[in-house]
Amino acid sequence: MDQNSLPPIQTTARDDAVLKALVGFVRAESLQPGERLPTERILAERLKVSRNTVREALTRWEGLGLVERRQGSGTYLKAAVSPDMLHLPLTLAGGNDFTSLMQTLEIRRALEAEAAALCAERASAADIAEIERKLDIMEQAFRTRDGMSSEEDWEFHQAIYRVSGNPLFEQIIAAMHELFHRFWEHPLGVRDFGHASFPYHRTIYERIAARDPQGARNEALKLIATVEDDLKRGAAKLKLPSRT
Amino acid sequence: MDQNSLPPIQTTARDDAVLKALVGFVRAESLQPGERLPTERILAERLKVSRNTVREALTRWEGLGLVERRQGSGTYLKAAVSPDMLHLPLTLAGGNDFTSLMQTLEIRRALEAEAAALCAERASAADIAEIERKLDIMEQAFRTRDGMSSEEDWEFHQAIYRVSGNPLFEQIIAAMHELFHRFWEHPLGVRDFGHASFPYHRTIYERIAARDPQGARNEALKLIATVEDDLKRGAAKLKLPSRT
DNA sequence: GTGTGCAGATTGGTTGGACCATTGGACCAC
DNA sequence: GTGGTCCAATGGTCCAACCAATCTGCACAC
Repeated sequence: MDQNSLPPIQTTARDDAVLKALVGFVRAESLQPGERLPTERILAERLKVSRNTVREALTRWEGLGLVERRQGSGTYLKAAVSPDMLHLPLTLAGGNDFTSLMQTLEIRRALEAEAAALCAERASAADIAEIERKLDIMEQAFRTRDGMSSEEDWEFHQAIYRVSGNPLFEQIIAAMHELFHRFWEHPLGVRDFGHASFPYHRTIYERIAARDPQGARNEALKLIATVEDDLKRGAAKLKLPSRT
Repeated sequence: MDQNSLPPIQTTARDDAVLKALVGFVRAESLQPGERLPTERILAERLKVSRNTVREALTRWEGLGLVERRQGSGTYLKAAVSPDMLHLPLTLAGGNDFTSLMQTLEIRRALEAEAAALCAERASAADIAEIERKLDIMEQAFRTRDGMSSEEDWEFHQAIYRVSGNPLFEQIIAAMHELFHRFWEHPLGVRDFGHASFPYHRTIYERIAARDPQGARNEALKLIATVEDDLKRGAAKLKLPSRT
């Protein structure tokens, strides 16, 4: 007997209905990311549900990163929504142990290399100029402070992801970036952490400017390799816990 | 002046605190996925917050797929939780439009190549035997049914991700796999979809067995390239909508 | 003019209490 | 056993109020 022919029935789903209505609203008003949605009170009134229900629905969206709430200000759209959206709530266990960081870095290596290659394929002249601008800013910050500045460095990489034409790169790497940021707060003991990666930023840029996907891919791989080395050195120094 | 030395202060974060406490509870009690957590009322009382606050926290976890709520029964743990978990709420806009699928495929290309390379570096003799077994099953299924079978094909790839030693590969690609599955349900019009990718499964295996990371990476890139070609041909045939 | 500071309105965050709908177990009649 | 009934427990929804952060605009000092 085929038990699949009797799927569980669906009864009430108030807050799901709220989200569905909200998707309709966003589309009807062509709301763009960054714009404000109606206040919770208004939504509750219009949809004829309680404010609590609206809040539960919005909380779910907030957890998925679709929306950002600012007390006293409003609720803002953070990403495009569409009726048949696919949510991938990945939850990566791990924090400051060496193994987790290494694994995260392996993912980043894969994506960084691919993004650089795609960027080299697709960059317009304007795109290349923009990347060079970010590179200059980063290099100047490096010289001024004699050390990697995660802020400007990050801006440079983000520019590459954007030019790759695929927003997923930035989404995924940005999420992992937070993990590293958390880690860098606890200084690593390796005083010149990141120094070694510095020259590869320019070589990546040069390969992109030369429209050389394979070259860009290789330079990106080298850059991540230096970060991995730094990480290993730091781990050895600190005797960082590594998971069994 | 270094603005990084002035991180935003943390004021109230009631529901985050609830989740933190809950993580502690789960660890203290060694709760496994499937087990029941305390009721909302008990949590509210113990943590000295209102039940609504508890519910907002749980709603967020529910949205992330960490817990499941059953009215009249209780709230159940659905996945392992750890104190400093990294949430990666990817939202892929749109299901069936060409652009989204291509973007997903670009991510998969990056990860597939890296996983194959790592796999070639790290595979033990037993690992290689296991991969070959999966390959044989897949090839036999291919010959029997005269076409790619997504089930056995998927098993083969999963084996590679596992041997790579990094669970993130499987997690991320598995999530995206769902998107493709949905898509393949609507047959593409390209009758021999996936046929072209078939031979590369064996070449990937051979490079892994030869402990040749760079070779494995290249073969994986070729495999994804054939899928991309199939997708493009299908899109041209169906006049699939492509986003601007 | 400029900008500084205060007051009020707006908005999300939290609370406590109430009731509904579903679930699952205990109990009972057959 | 089998099926039905009842009941306590639990998540779902609602309401009304207040708290806290934010924004807006006006008055005032310079």
